[in-house]
Amino acid sequence: MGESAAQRLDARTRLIAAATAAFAERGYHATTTRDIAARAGMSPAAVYVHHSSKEELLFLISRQGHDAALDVIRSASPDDAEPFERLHATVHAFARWHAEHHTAARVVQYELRALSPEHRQEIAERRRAIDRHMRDVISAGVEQGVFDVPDVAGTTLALLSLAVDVARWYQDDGQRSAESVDGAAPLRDLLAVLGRQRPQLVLHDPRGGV
Amino acid sequence: MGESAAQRLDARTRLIAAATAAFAERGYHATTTRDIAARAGMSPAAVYVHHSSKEELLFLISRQGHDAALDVIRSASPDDAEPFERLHATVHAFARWHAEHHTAARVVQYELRALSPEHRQEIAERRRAIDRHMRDVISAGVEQGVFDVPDVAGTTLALLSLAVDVARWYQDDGQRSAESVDGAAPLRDLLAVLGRQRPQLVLHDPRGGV
DNA sequence: ACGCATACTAAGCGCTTGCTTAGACTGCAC
DNA sequence: GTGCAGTCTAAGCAAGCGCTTAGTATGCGT
Repeated sequence: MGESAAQRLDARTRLIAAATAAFAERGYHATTTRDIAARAGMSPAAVYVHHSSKEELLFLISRQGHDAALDVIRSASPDDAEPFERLHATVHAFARWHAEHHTAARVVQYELRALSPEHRQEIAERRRAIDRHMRDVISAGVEQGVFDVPDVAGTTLALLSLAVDVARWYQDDGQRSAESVDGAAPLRDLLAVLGRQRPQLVLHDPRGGV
Repeated sequence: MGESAAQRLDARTRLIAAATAAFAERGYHATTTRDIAARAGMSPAAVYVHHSSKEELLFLISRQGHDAALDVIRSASPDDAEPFERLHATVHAFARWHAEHHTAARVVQYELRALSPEHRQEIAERRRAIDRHMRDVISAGVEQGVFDVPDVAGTTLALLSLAVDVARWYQDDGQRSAESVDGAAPLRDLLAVLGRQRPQLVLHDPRGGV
């Protein structure tokens, strides 16, 4: 062989890293394969030695990210933990992952439309698993009488959405970097303002409801 | 003239509506000018009779959306209202706008990268105005001793981010449509779970802080 | 009736895109 | 040393892109 297996692996992952940075910065469709190749220090054709298409790069990034996020959320807290502790740990771990891996997370969460139908289906399975886990955590609390949530699916959506959006709060170059600031700190303040200080006055539906 | 001013206006707005739908569905870079023209029932060249470029369409949509959102947030509550009521009304109005105008809101909030540097600057001014308004609402509560927020800028970011993300919860075709469901309802449930039931146990920074 | 401004289209131009091809280089097996 | 498998590049292809051009249709002012 021309090079060792380690070198080949290095070229593959270097391309994935380059694609992640480019997709996060410009978006999938605004990124060219020439851009990816240049970031990895290769010629445009080299991309296709290691990957079959630009879309495959996106899929690999997306799958890797979803697997990591699912792993983080699952190992955040044991199933038999106290409901609120468990929910807290789950949301915190999920939000923290998105803060620390905000570059990859941007691609993982905001470039799903660009996936091929087949790949999108495979990613959708993992997203359903994440949703199911969060829903189970909330449902467990409801069943034990600790939470009072009329719309479990809606609350699951809102919680995941909020935690995912944390990825958009941070940049590598700016002051608000995930290394120096805890990912959940502004989240905590948000809740302090909206829920903690005047718990009886949370947002309400003016057309009825609670 | 070939047609009346009303018809000309109609063609212009029809193109903007077509572009909004296309950008929201596929994203700016994945949308072709031929796609926009087809949605407006015109030939590809007709786009350039009324607008100078595809990017100009995005700019017009973005400016219109930011102006509307700024108007909504400013007229949500009077300056001398009680701090918590005022914050509540502001966040609620902003979130509700994003729920009701979720298609335009997606373009307005998630396609900013595609703007030209000049246009991006003009939009950035409006975004700073929105940020400033929300920050003032929080600051007023802090000064009056009603809120205890260490990081006002971070909390502003988190609140706006949360309300903006509401646009991603709704679709026109699905069950969760903004017409039938109040935009803030899942938000309310989210806060009920995280802040209301156990107000002393909001997310906290494990490395110190509150 | 006629000139003219406006709305619109058919055709296509120049360019960039994702990706391929043909071939050079490298280091291991034997 | 020779063959070969694997890595990479220079060059370029077909297709699709944003946008332009040349020309037609339409209706108003005079």
